[in-house]
Amino acid sequence: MTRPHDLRRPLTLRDVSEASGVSEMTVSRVLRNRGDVSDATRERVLKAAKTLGYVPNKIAGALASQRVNLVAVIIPSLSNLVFPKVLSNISDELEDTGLQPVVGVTNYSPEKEEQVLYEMLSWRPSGVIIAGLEHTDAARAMLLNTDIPVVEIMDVDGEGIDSVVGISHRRAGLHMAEAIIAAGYRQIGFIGTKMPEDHRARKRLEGFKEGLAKAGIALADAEFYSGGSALAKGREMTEALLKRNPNLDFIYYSNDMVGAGGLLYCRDHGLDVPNQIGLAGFNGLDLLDGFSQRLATMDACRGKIGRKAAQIVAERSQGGQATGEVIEMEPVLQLGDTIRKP
Amino acid sequence: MTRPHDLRRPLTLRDVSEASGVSEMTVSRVLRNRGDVSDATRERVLKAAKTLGYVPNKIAGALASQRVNLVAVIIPSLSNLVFPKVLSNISDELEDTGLQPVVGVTNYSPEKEEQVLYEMLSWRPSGVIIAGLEHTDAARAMLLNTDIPVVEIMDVDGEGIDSVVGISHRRAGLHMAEAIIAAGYRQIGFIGTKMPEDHRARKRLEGFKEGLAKAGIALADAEFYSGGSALAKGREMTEALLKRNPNLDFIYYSNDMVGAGGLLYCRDHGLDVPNQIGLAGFNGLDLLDGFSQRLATMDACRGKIGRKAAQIVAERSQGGQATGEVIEMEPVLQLGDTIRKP
DNA sequence: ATGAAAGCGCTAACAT
DNA sequence: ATGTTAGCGCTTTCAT
Repeated sequence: MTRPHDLRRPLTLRDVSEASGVSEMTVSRVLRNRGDVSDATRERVLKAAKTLGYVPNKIAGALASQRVNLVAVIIPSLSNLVFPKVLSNISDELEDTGLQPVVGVTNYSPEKEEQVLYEMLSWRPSGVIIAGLEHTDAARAMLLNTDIPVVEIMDVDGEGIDSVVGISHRRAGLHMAEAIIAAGYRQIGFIGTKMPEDHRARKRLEGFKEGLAKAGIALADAEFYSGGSALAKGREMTEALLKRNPNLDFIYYSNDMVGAGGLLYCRDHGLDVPNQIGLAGFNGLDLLDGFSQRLATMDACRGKIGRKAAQIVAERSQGGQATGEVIEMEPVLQLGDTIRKP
Repeated sequence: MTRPHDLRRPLTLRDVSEASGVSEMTVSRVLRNRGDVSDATRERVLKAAKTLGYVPNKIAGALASQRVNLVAVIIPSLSNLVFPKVLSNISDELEDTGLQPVVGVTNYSPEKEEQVLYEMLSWRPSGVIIAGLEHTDAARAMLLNTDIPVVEIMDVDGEGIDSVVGISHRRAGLHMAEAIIAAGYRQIGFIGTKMPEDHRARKRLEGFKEGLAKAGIALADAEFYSGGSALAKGREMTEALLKRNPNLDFIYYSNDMVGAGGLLYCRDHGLDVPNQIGLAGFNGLDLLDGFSQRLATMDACRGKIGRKAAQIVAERSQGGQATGEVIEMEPVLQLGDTIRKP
């Protein structure tokens, strides 16, 4: 079979139009299921398009219609396990709306975020879902200047640009502190990442300290790591912390992965968790379900946040005019097996 | 300050042109660093663009120039940990080429893959990087019909469409079998996912069986799981397998995560790994570095594969005409602590 | 160094 | 139910 387009010129509507003997406009209507087209015509057009192997040019379509079915999703990282989860929920929620997520990764760099945002906005997407409330001035300006829905996700502790869906990390930290104190622990240490740009982790720690302070307690010690496998770092840092400060009876970790590393260390060294020492992380990673003891944690509502954010964008791109909603989810404390029962 | 575009009409080149008193064409040149423009003019244009908050419309630009700086990356999943790694390497490699990856996720469904591919091709990207060699007929046809570089990644066991970068999963399985036999294990079980569409896992198992067969051994038993946390499943399935078949002296897992679950089970039940029972997984996940014993595994070369695929696309989009390369990487066996030394 | 004109491949709006 | 026309906002090409 000789394909007339072996010239390697991408096919256009015109090619389909000629092959089917119908006007370009009608072909366009068929391909988009728009307007009235007779069944006979529809058949012929579809057959021609399929035979030729026509793939519509969305660039031209978007320019003509001023409509782009893309939603920009801007997140700090994909290796964090938190964000793939958010993403897949966004993706699921968008499934039947005709909208498609497009992902941009910033590596926790504000400058990279600005750049990725600029790049994505230049494709005129139908909405932006972006992690966090902290952006460069230029990024804020871009978001304020656009007329598409903007949803900032994960965090509600701060001022949003348009809509906001997330949890209060400050209160999450605070509640964890309260639970730990209620369980009777007093010598409390912290292990977290050395990431100045991870504002949510920072806010959790601030809230945590605040919770301790309410009970008249100060953080006994802290370690910050960067890079490497979180699990391995959790193990190392826990050892370091406990060697330096053998009196500790609790360690709060900035995420479940480091916490799990700590748990492994404690088990390997015969420490009685949760009686001798208690542990807690953050996120509610089901990844860790298989551990011998379930780490105390707090569900970050990642799935729900993704779904809700996608819903907001979808509704507004369908004409909904609501704007500036702030939706706060309530993270649930899971005591697991690493905090002793009061 | 009143912004004239508070009408919420997206700004165009024309607006910048008027604001700076220079023709649209010159503005365009400045914004793309193309052609000769006097420093004075450049300054004025840039200032005007910045003041207005102009964001170029890539849709129009792409239509006019027939050039799109996007690379479609189509992968089965983001929660697998394997793919985020590949992705971030692609992203890094593309960093300075002006190309941008755009991700599509198929959930291991061939139909979804076809649909995602169609969607992405309709944006006329500069290249396609797609996981695996197995596609629907329609998807194959689309890929064959396009004139942009196509790189199929992860797997080399089969026929490629254009370029292929990956490892032989069949040989990976085979080599693992050889190593296990060399270490003296004889009663060998397998635990893996029940995913008919995960062709790479299937090929590994086939190669593994082949390796056993060469030594006159058959798989003693096998379990297949689906859904849920891989770590928890590894624990459960290991228990099931060992209860049913206490004679087993080795379990081969289809990935490191289930393998780690199995390792946790064995340690919790006082089984001596690797003497009483040996374990091995697949992937070389550094995620697991913090475990007390390092699981035997085989590096899947995910990072290198991503980089090379991105290189191929980048080179060809710059005019390189090479085509149809098949690049096979060599996965390295890491004995870790869960295979006894021969 | 700068500008003018044409057109990329579609779709909105208006015929018929 | 189908066709015609006029752009969408840029870049290419050719002038100057």
